[in-house]
Amino acid sequence: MRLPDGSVRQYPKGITAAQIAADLGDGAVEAIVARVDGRLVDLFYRLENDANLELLPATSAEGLEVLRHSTAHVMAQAVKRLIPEARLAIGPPIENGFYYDFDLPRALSAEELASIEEEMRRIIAADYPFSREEMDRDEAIRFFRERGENYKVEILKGLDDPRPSLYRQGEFVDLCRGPHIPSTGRIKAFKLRHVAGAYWRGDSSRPMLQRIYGTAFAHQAELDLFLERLAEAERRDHRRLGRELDLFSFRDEAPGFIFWHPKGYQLYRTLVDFSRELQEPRGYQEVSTPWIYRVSLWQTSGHWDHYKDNMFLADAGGEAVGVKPMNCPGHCLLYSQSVRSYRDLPLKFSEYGPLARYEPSGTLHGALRVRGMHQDDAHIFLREDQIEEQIAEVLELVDEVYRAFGMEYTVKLSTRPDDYMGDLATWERAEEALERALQAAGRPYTVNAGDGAFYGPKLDFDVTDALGRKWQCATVQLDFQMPERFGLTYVDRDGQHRRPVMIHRAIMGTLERFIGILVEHFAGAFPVWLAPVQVRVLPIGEDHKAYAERVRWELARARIRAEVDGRNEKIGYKIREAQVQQIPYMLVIGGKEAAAGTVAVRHRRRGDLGSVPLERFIEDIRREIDDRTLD
RNA sequence: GCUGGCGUAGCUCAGUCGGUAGAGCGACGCACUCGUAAUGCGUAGGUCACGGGUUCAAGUCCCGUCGCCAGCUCCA
Repeated sequence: MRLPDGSVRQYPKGITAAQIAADLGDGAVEAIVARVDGRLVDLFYRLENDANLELLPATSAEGLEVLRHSTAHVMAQAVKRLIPEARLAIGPPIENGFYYDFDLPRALSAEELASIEEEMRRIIAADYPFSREEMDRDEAIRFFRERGENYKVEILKGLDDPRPSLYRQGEFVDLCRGPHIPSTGRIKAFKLRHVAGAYWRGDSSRPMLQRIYGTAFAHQAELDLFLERLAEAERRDHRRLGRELDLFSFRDEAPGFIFWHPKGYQLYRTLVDFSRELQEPRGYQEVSTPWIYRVSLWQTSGHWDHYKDNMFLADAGGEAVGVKPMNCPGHCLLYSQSVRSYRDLPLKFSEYGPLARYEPSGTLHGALRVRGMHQDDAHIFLREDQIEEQIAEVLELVDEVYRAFGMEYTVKLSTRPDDYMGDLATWERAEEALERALQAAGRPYTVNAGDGAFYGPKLDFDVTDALGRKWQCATVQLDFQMPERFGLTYVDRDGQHRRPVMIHRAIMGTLERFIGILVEHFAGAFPVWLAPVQVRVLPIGEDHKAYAERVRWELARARIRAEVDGRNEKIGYKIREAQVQQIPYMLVIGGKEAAAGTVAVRHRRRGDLGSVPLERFIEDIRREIDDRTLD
């Protein structure tokens, strides 16, 4: 046997991986699964030939997946004990845990999870070994049909494998490819999380099953850490912080739309200003186009065929109209308003106006999934030979934006799908141009072959927030189709009319969603440049209000967002409120400050920083804002 | 859209077996004039999501609608 450290050991033929693990001792006894020549197998697997052998503990990525898969089986066993009529569907490991789908005679309540967990603990204490057996497919079908497991029968019928495997632990048996842990006692830390509906095979026309989600870890400490992270995510929930920080609200009267309160809208405007500040030097021209069009426009653009179900439609005096879900058709009309020369390209139209998408009711989620939205949207009309340079510029823009928020991101290149439109040579040139731009920018990226839109290849950007969660925000899509549909042309150097290419791009993406992400990313403690209120001036007593008001005036004149808390409250109370609202700077104003023309600075995290002259404070915070310092 | 759960004051939540609504925080008012995370006292605030039904009587039971939540499906 060749081990991962390169050493080679001799063992008799037919020895099991578990026996080798015992022989090796030390860390190897922790192993719960083995990898033989790259294939994962059970520890009781018999080694008949020379092989590369790896013994994997529950802390390894593969081991953890196996542990969770086995925990799913144990959960299914517990459910079968408590509800014998339960029919099993599937139970795979997933990111952060596992689930198992059941067809049950009644709805499961959240409280029942506790009794299922209790039964699981009994199964774990009994330490049943997992065993594997193989059957002919027909025999397996008979076996499961007798048990009334019709979902398993359906799975088997769709299986190519002539001898599928079954795994048993105790009285429980399940169709499964495996591998599994040696015995149920190896499960040290697990938790059932929630019940939800899920369609059999993800098909909304098939029966709805009940899915129980759970998770398992190698050790209790890791499970605790995971649960703590979930609790932290809940504390940061933008719906809760949005209300507590008075940023925005939702009303039943307009599901999927946001009411921006003054502070939330300040944040929104800061983002749009930031976007303009970056885009104007790069030649973007901001425009505003209609938000309602006759359906004929949507027929021209192709949205009618592909997107009608997601549009807000209305009858306007007997004529069908639709609210725009995207800006591209409007920008195409705008483009076609004039004769364009090759010298005009690239032509960049940006727009921050309203968009409406009729998202299904069940998919709405706070600010993260809305029906009424705004994007930092732009369309670049360009010649094919400009693709590389323009993509490079957009990549730079994306980088500058996300750096400002301290967010890491990864890039995915999605290439030509099977149902592509247009000619192959153009696609290939465009994909190469995208790759060259990515390589020139030194951006690592992954390729999602065949995942592009039917009208062109695209780049998707996944940003990672402070909790390690990934969000897709920016998107850059090349489009050969829309210019075609709108008959767009430019007059080339030789006087010929040629077809421009179009780039759809958004950097922050949907601003509503992006603000939701930012709220959670910063846990409401926005960096100074973003904070809706950057400074709160806190006069200690009635006598200091006049000076406090003057301080606010000087701050406002320096374009610093400040407010005075002139309420008749103790200073400790005012500080507490400002802290809770995550206001970056508090200026405590008393007799000393008023007399000396200074301010006593308190930072929300660094605490009391002592007194400085007002001009000095303004200078310092101004620099912090202009540099977009992250604290 | 589908399955399940939920909907009581601005927020968090009590409300028993069906007998006509409660707390804390917040808000507001008054007093206190205060130096770095909660001063005291008082007051107001509810069509119990909406519509219908059962009942002598409905926040409570039943049906429908809307919205929210967790998933699923969808996501140009």
